[in-house]
Amino acid sequence: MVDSPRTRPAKPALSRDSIVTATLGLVGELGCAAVSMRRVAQALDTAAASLYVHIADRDELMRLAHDLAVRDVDLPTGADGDWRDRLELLVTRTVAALARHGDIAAVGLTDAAAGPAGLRIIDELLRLMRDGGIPDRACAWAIDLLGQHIAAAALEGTATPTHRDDLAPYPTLRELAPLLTSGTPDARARWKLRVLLDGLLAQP
Amino acid sequence: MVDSPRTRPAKPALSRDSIVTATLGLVGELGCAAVSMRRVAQALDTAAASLYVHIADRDELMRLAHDLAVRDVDLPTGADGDWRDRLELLVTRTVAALARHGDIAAVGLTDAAAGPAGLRIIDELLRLMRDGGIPDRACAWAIDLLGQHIAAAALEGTATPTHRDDLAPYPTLRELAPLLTSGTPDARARWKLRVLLDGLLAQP
DNA sequence: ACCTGAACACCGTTCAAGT
DNA sequence: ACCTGAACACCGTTCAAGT
Repeated sequence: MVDSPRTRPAKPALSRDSIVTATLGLVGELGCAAVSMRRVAQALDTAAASLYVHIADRDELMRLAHDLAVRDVDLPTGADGDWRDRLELLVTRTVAALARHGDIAAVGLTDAAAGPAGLRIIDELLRLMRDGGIPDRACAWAIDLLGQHIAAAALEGTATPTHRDDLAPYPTLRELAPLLTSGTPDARARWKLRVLLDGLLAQP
Repeated sequence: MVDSPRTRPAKPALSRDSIVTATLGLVGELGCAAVSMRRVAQALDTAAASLYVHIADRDELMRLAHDLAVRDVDLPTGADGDWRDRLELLVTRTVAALARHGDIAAVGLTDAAAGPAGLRIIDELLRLMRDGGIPDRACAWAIDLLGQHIAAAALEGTATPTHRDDLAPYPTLRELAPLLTSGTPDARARWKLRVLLDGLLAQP
């Protein structure tokens, strides 16, 4: 049955929230590149120009959608283990939250400015590292590494499948090629996070 | 005086190379987002449609430009120290080569597929890690970490300046905020690479 | 205050037509 | 074989006009 004025509920008032929610949904379905202002407007049964009453431009909209994607991540509690268990859990949850919405994590790779939900997670990551006795400057500089790791892990599997080049001129790469994608994406992500944290703990 | 057939030298034949070189130059001047097929064509005094004789689409063109940016990176030699010195030097040189061309490194963040010049560097990074006695699987999985680090380091300073949020709700972040950008970009990049390599060496 | 249609200045890509 | 103009189907954003 097709929507009609009789079967469809009254059009909800346009709001920043409804725009951002619709955007995040479309990113999950179509990917960031395919989400245009016109398509978001269409999904909300309004005109593209109407969106600009509530948001500044497309970049801001994508940043808001990215922040929405991590808004419901629960911070680990004391029951979840020591600082490192909790940090790993928080990273895993954030990656999972982002991965649920297509390639929205790409916004975090390109665009450094985090929203309130992102800042809340960053704050907790910093707090946990400090809890672990990591020096302040190391905590601060390590945030970039954690952020990159989170974004990259969330995008695993989103990338275009690498077309097979001829690897003859690259002997080591050729030999190790099968190992590049060995294991599960999850196991690789956990291993990378362990590398980061072990490396962090090895600094003076 | 306006160019005319008399004053302007013969238009060089359009070629894949000249297209990619012009593209990389424009990325350096204007940034990736502002480089359109039409602008590249204009720089070469031709029509946008003509480019498609030599390249498949804009994505391929950006990938080719990215590869060109790292084509002249010299691989370190025996005189440059042990495997770790050489690896750090190779990473630094690659970052510098990318940073010379605006935000071309963003292509490497989003798009996994490397070209011949990128593969040559990846192959050498793998070889050096193996030289250092790192197990094959760790070398393979670590390449992602190194690649992300290289791209992110090359983009340092390219990002939009973060507008200052009110950090009151984020106590740890507020306290550590001054440290986030302390030191030089170069010192931070070197520190991050040390974290990665120390972490790598800490794996069983 | 909020929404809209129409317009502006662009895009990437294709294709028939030219040389 | 290579190049081109014109066209197609889009973009983000602005703005006068409506309610």
